[in-house]
Amino acid sequence: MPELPEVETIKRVLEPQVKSQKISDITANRTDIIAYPSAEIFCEKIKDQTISAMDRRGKFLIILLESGDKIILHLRMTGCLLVTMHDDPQEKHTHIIFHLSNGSELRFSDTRRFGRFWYIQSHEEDTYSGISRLGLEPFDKNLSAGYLEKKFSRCKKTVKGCLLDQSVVAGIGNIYSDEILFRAKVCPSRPANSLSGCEWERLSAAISECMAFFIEKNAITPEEYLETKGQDYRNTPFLQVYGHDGENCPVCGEILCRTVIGGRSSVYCPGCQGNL
DNA sequence: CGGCCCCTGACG
DNA sequence: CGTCAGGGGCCG
Repeated sequence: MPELPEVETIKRVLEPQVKSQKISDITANRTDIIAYPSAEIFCEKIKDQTISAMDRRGKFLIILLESGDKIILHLRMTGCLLVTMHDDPQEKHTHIIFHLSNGSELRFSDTRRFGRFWYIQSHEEDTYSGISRLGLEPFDKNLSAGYLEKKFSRCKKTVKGCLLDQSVVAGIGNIYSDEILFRAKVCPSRPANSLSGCEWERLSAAISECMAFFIEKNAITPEEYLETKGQDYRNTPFLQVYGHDGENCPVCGEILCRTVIGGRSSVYCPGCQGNL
């Protein structure tokens, strides 16, 4: 379920816990989670490597190794990463365990098993994970109304569909696309080619403002993160529209509507966001 | 674009 | 039982 703000939280919490740790061994309970290369090579190559840093790109997490090699993962809907002590009880659906040199464990659990791992060597080009096809980060200074307009102004798909296109802006998912559209006062079902320059301007601003706001609201201590198994999304109470269909709009008081766009549940305010 | 696929679990 | 879930890829 995580989108960019949640993945950023995970990166911030876990990086200090794994940095400088050596991966002394790996347990792969399910090998289908490892997308590239084979599970055998994945385990063999990573064993005895030391973690130098953790990074995020869009909704991907990247574990950087001192050799320059990288472990890349995507949590998809239900993936969860925790650093635990060796004898802490294991989460159900724990698929991969990285045993670290200080006795702790970096554990990946994933109920629905949509999450994936990739291992890319320092000299190797990553054509596997999809990171190379990602667009701008929401905080990239090149993300502007002009950039969005150039990408989408002749595009017939819905503006919500545009925000979910990872190859243009990386990291926006179903919930924050609704929040961004609400903040920008644009109806999610509008065809992209019908938006005015002013509306692209509002969207461009809303993308970085929303992401910054929800990253901040999602902050959690490492202790609380572990206690709540990474499942406590603290920014949920700050959502303005998603999950609030049938309630009054916090700005104009009209009843928020739910609809389905591109197969995804979408909530918007017919008052603030028009109904075109 | 819509539809279907990958999976499990929660909820009505 | 059916529907839905904050992921993405593929296919027509």
